[in-house]
Amino acid sequence: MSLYTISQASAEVELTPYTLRYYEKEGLLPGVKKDSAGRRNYQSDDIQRIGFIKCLKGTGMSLKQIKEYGSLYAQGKKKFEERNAMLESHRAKILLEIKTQKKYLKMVEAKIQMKI
Amino acid sequence: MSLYTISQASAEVELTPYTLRYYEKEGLLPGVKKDSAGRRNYQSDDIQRIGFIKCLKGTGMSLKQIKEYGSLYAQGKKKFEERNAMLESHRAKILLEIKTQKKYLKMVEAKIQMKI
DNA sequence: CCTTGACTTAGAGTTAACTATAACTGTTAG
DNA sequence: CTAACAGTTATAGTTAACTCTAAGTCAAGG
Repeated sequence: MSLYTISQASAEVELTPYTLRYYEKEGLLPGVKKDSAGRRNYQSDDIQRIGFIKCLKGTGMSLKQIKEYGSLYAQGKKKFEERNAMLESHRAKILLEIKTQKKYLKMVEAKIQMKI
Repeated sequence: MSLYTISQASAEVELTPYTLRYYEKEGLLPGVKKDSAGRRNYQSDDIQRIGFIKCLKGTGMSLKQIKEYGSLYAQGKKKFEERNAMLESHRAKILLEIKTQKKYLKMVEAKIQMKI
């Protein structure tokens, strides 16, 4: 399918319609097409974008920063450096986060082993 | 050192004094001793507890659940099973989260490699 | 003695990210 | 033709987790 109503898109990306509209209002998802009656028609491209938004958000990037990234992206290769720098630094953050999670995992496991 | 003022404890655990008082008010950190003037005196035991709170919180447990865990802990071996079940299920959640983070890491790296 | 500074409490304010409501509109099935 | 339905907007409300303010207390140094 290449066109999705808001409820279909919602099911596809596992975000509520409220959240999808909210993201759009906040400028995270510009350029979503609408039909003659003003209803959103998400295209597979939009679904991809939402997928990446979920990835960034799921790794702790704020909506504000995601919006910033999207705006750099929209400005094409002119902003390529800046945009990639953002991703690189986010990559480092994720690596650190995984490390921290592993440390915390060990702490929890130690507590489990402790017994009483 | 075995006794800490709130500002020393704050420095030690990297949480603001506001947050430390807030955690206590919310029941996450019961039994913090006070001196004759009513000022908190954190003991190394308290510092340990805060460390574990940070671990649970850092792995996505809500303060409400952390409080629940603490209350089970306070009830001793009577609640050992329940408490350990909680940690076990949290452990599973952390493992899943690490997996997700790794997936997202790959997505970000792919985007970086993409160039333009 | 008095000022300074670190603490106390109760309660108000903030922020991010939703989540819901109300009033309305266009589409579709009977 | 009309009722139900799925969408729309603008705006209000919610929640978690802080974060700050105001008013006050206590102890220690000059």
